[in-house]
Amino acid sequence: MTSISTHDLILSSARTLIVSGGYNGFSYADIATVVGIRKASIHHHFPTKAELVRSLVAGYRKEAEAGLGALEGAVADPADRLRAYVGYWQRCIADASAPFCICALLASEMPALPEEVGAEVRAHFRTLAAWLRTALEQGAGQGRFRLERDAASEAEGFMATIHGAMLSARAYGDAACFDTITDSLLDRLTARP
Amino acid sequence: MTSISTHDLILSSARTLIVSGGYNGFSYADIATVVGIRKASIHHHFPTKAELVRSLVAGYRKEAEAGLGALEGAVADPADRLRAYVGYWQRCIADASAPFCICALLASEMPALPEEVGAEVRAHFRTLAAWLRTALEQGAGQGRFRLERDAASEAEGFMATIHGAMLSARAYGDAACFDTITDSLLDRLTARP
DNA sequence: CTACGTCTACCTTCTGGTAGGTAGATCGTC
DNA sequence: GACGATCTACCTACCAGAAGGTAGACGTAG
Repeated sequence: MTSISTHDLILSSARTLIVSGGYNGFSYADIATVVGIRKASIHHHFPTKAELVRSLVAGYRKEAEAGLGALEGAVADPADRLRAYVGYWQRCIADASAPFCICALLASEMPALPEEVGAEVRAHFRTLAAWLRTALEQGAGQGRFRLERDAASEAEGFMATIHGAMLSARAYGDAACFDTITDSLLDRLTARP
Repeated sequence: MTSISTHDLILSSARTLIVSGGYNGFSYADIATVVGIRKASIHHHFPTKAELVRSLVAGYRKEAEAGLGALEGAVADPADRLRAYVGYWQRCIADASAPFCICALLASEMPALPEEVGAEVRAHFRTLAAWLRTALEQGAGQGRFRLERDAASEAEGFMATIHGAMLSARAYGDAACFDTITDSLLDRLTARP
């Protein structure tokens, strides 16, 4: 049994911490406590906080791209694909394992973020929007969706609603709120014209 | 000419600061610099940071309720009313005067917020959702809107999309992104069945 | 005289970050 | 196989500055 490297333990605990309070909501001391090493040892793995978070978001993006890519390969029907994507977040929020997209969270703090981190966040938004656009285009081509605008705009609207639903679930402290909003988002798309 | 009270100067500078970086993104020192007084003097007006922010959000809520109420009285057509609401934010974002709803921003940091502040944020979400619901119900009653779900769910979806659009505009650094998303949100509602 | 608003001066704790050192694994070289 | 040299991952100890907050003095307006 191979134990997880300290490097990865730092990243994963930072991820958990950042999900709950954003960039300025956690410190090296917090991570040190969780991982069980000293503050200074974190600097051995990540020289600065900005670099730690940049690296964390880069890893998150890679995971997301892999996940979205896998979904594209595994689920042929665009409607089911979008349902699978939304379902993923419904589960994350319901079991509170990771109840917020770190990029959505960091986006709200954009003006206060180190530039390197901001760039990663921006890139994630572009990736996700492009993936959604592809699904919408395919669905429209198959006569499966009725789009009222170009696919790119619809994709931005879809993404915004998902992120806003995360915000509402958090504000109300009610996971079901996310489901209500996203279910009707999906229904609207797949309803016959 | 009556000069603005220090009390209000503190609140308004705190509002500007919080819009850009959230609860942990500003300090008493930051406010002191902007207002031109010493840190300690702020404590004379607001004993703790939590109380300052709670009071700030409470004031924001009051303003919002007044503004929404006035809109309800002044604009009879529910579609125009929603358009006016969205237009307000389009202008705020375009001129960068206050490019984010502080309650939406604080909602993302909910788990890290003092309880008193969290309660105010939650209350704002409820107020706004209720106002939107009324507009949607009126529009549906007049046959002006086609709703695919109950008005309450549609209102939550509407609010989520607005908040998500703010997030996207920030992530991309592109105010026009907010307009694209919200315009199609309004169009969809008012389009004939 | 009093109440208020502001000040200086200070406190404690936390912040991200640095300096320098140590135990153990891995290395090339004889 | 034995040798030192280097590398890795961690440590203790420290730093300067910022955080939120307190105590008490001072001046001014009513």
